[in-house]
Amino acid sequence: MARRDTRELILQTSLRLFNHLGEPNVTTNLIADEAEISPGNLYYHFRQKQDIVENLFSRFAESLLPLIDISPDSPFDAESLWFRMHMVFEVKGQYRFIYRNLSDLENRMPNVDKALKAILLREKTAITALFYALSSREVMRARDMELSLLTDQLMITLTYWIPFADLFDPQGFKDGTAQVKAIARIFLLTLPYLNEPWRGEAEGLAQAYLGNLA
Amino acid sequence: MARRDTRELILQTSLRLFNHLGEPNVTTNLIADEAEISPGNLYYHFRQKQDIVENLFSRFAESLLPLIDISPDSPFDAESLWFRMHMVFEVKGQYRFIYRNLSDLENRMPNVDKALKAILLREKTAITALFYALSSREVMRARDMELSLLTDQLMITLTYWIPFADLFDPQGFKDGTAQVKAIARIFLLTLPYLNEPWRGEAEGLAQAYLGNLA
DNA sequence: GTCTATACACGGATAGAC
DNA sequence: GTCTATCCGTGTATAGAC
Repeated sequence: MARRDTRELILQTSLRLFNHLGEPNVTTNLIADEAEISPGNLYYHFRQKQDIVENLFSRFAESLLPLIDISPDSPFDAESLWFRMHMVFEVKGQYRFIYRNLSDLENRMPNVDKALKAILLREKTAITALFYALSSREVMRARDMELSLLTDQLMITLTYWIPFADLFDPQGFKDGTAQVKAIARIFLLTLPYLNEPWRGEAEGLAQAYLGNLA
Repeated sequence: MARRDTRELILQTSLRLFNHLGEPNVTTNLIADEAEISPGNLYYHFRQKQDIVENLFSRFAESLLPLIDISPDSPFDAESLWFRMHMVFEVKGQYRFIYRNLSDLENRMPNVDKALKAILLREKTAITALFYALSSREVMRARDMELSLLTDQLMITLTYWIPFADLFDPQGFKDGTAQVKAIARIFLLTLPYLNEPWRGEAEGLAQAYLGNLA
């Protein structure tokens, strides 16, 4: 098999196993076994297990980062925001092993820790910017304290909704229900602070998507 | 040293190390070292490391469970609820290693998994009951969908606020700021759905406590 | 590039003296 | 009850043939 193919096979197999069993519970032998290659071969492509994790993490960051930042001329309508959000959760769902063991990964791998903290910061900044834009267009109205609370609440949801949902319904990530629920949740969180007609619009959108699940 | 004392010393030392470094990163040798006893002695008191974890978990559950359930004649005023909530987060903070590695612990220890799922369920039931009581007394008003969303949001906060806060400010758990912020957060989440004068009362309470931090 | 066999390290756990 | 010494299993990683 060509060099690239085996390398890719190892990464894909690892990702699948990590998501399924949790990264700490997946040994290099298991990866090799599942990929139907020898352990020695695995170590020909990756010097150490950590390299596999870091490689997957890089891909995750690469997919996620472009989705986060909001430029001043980004579209602010509910549909567009829903779509962006959906992609965010799609990516996070694909690499959910990261969110399942956040503190632990950060403990063991300083560079992952640094990158993850940076991602969290950028997410928070993006939310703040979005709320600022929505406020200045009078789409939303909230006091500073409410905004700060709402922002943190969104951050917790963005960070921990995945392991939370995984706890009760691991299946949900395959069929995509977990993602839809997450976004509906975020939309509904902001409802109390939206003005009409946007409030009704956002609520309708969330209910439409939730309705499709039933 | 008397049997009980050493046993207790091991548990206390383990708890401290688990909270500080994360349970998977704490070896039995380290525990023995920190407790200034020999590894053999540790294994005289506990057959295996898992027993230490389970023992600490039992204590946690024992402290937490009485705080969760709301009886029909529990006091519903803001002060009482604040106090109860404070104790809940106090206990969870004391045993925060559990929440730091939730999925992992549940994976490795089926009985912990079962107990934790039961705790989560009881918490959710208690919140539902509380909201029902508040609604029937016209303290709060919300549509079913809003209530369901709010409940889940509270559950996520109850479950993951601790690791979330730990990520940014591990110090906060020693001086208690983390706990106060958590409760203020929960109070503020429910504000939009409270009627006056309770709304103002709850808001005032939250701001008073937050103010004390500055 | 891939294999088999094996070295090495570490953490959990035991044996047996005191 | 406590110690020291040591075993043993497991998982990571390497050596060397093909």
